[in-house]
Parts: sequence; structure tokens; C-alpha cells
Amino acid sequence: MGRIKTDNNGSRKDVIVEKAAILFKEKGFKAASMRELAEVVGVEAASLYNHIKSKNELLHEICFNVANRFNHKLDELEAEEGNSLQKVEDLLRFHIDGMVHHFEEVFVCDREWKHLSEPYLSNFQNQRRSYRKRFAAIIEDGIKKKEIKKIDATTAVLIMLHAISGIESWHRSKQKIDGKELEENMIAILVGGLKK
Amino acid sequence: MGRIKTDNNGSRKDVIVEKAAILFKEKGFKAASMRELAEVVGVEAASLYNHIKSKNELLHEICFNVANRFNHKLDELEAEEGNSLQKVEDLLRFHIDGMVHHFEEVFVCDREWKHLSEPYLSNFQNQRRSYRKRFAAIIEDGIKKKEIKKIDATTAVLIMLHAISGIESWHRSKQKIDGKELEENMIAILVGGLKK
DNA sequence: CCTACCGATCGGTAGG
DNA sequence: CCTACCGATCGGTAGG
Repeated sequence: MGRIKTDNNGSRKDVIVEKAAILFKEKGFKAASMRELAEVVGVEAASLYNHIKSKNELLHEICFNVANRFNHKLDELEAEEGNSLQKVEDLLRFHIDGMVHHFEEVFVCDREWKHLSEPYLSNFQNQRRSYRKRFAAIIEDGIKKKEIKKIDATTAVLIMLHAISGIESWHRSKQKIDGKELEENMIAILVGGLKK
Repeated sequence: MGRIKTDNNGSRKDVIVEKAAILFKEKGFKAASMRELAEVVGVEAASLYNHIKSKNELLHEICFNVANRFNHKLDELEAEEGNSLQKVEDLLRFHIDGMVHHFEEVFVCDREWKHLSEPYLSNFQNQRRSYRKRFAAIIEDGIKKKEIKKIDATTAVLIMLHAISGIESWHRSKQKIDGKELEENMIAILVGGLKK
């Protein structure tokens, strides 16, 4: 029953989520209205609800898409053997790449997750806390192995993740340096700060 | 006419702005309502308008208070002679101190300035751009004098300012390390990343 | 500083 | 996918 037709809704919903990310990034979740979103998508506001359940669903779709990608990357990294400093660099490059190439979703996930509704909000906060702990554990491991200078790992994680979210300003700037060059500069400074 | 009485409104308004900063930080500017603010202040919503002109006025009061403090600090720093790396460290410590001790206002200024109304919005964006350029100029000066490693100064500024805004997470965390220790760790990593 | 209230806009639903 | 519309809530004002 509807086996064939329902799947066609997939791409339509994807477009809505994608446009929502752009809109939420520009105006903020609360300030963005469903009527504006409808206009961008090219339908009446009421029609959006044939594809989505609520405005909140759009936000948690965006946030969990992003969170899942990062969690998956971290899973991979933890499974690898090797130098901790190299792992940190690898993860940073993944984050930088995310900010450069999936800017809107990552930005919305970073800045608008507070507006998630329960139970998604708690779930998200737990995942976020866990992610940071695992990231810090890699750094601590590196400190133990004398590959990384002795610093507070939690603070280091906090610095790195937020530093990367600064790529927002890079997107906005006019005399943009090249994305690859941005990445190399960020790595030089951030990884440089960890070296002994 | 009203020379004496009008000044009494000063402290009352200050309380409102202060409470507004806390509320805007917690819920975001758009999601925070004047009725909630009134409740926190301890009056009816309508009574707030005897002290302020609009919700927007609260936001630009907060944002420009913060911006003025930072601009003033930078003025001082530029007037000094001395080592560029030291100046950068000094400015970073000022920013860290701002995030630790004037958390709500700085946070709101950082994250909610987009909701400023014209002409304040344009004014704010200009000030912000100018501030970053002046900060970058100090770093470039340090590179020229071989006090700082050769990196893109604009990227460095972007990293530092955003890294510091990460202190938000520190405020939220339970097993908080000491404020002073946080500062030293941040300086070690960030300034460490600039050293040759 | 309060009571009473306005016009605008919001997210979302009914029904086709 | 649209027209028509609802209840709730918003920022703000009038008048005392």
C-alpha cells in the first residue's frame, strides 16, 4: 500500500530540510517563519505540512544529521591505531571540511540546538557531551604518550571546536582566502598549540 | 524640567538591561518575550516601557556596551610600545576575562547581534570588522618583526576570538576547572600556536 | 506602575 | 497542493 508513491516524498522533504537549514542559519530558528520557508520552497505554508510534521522536526532533522556524521567519524578514528596528534589533526580537518562544505547545517546544529524540543534536546546534549569526552580522551592519550604538550584536554577540545565554528566569519568575509589555505592555517595554529 | 527626577530612572533601567542580558542569553533574543522579562524584573510587561523604548533598544544597549569596552581596550593597546606577541596575549586575557566575568552580555553581543535593527546593525558590523582588522594588524606586525610564526593573520584572529567564545561551554559544565586555570590553559594553547 | 486592549504574526489544522 | 481559518502569543499603546 503506497509502497511506490511514498518514497517519492523523500526528495521533496529533503529539499525542504535543505532550504530550512539556509533560512535558520540566516535568521535564526525562532525568527524564521514557516511562511518564509514556504515561499523559498515555492508552495503555500500549509502545504509544507504534507511533508513534515512540524517546524521542530526540521530542526532536529538538521541537528541529528550533523551529529551522526561526526559521531561516525569519531567511531572510525577510535578504531585506528596510531599517533594521537595525528588523530587530532585528522578530526580537526574533518570539522573544518564540514564547516566549509556543509556550512548551513553545521552552523544551525552548532547555534540553534537550544531550540530543540524534548526528548531530542536531552538526547542531543548527551551526544554532544559524550563526543567531547571522547575527543578529550584522544588528547589525554597523546599527553600520556608525550606526543602532546601537557594541557587541560577539556579546555583544548573547547578551544578547537569553537575555533572551527569561526569559519562562519570566513564565509561572510569578502576577501576570502582559499578554503584549503584556510584549513592549513587553522591546522598550523591549532595543532601548533598542542606540540611540545 | 525633570532635571533631578529623570536621573533616578538610571538604575532601574540598568536592572532591566542586566536581566534582559540573562534572559536573551538563555532563550535567544527572538524567543525571549517582554512578558518573561517583566516577570523577572517584578513588574507588568507594560511598565517596562516607562524605562525603555523597545525590545530592540535592550539588545543594542547590551551589544554596544560590550563593543565599547573592547574598542577602548584596543585603543590602549595600540598606544603602547612593545612586543607584539605580548600584546596579543594581553588582548586575549582581556577577552577571556570578559567571557568569565561579564558572561551574559558578551555572549549576547556575540550571538544575537544579528537581530539588531538598523542603523545599529550596520554600525555594529562596521565596528566589528574594524576591530578584527586592527587585531590582525598587531599580529602582522609581530610576523614582520619575527616575533610570531608566519601564518595568515586574519585566520588567526578568527580562531582566537571564536575559541574564546567557547568559554560558554565552560560556564555550562559541571566539573568546572578554576577560571584562572582556564585562562592559563587557553593562553598556552593559543599563544603557543603563534610561537615560532 | 497597572488594567485593558490592539493589530500583527505565528505554527498548525480542516476540508477538499 | 490550496483556500480558509483558528487559537495563542507577540511587542507595544492608551489612559489613568
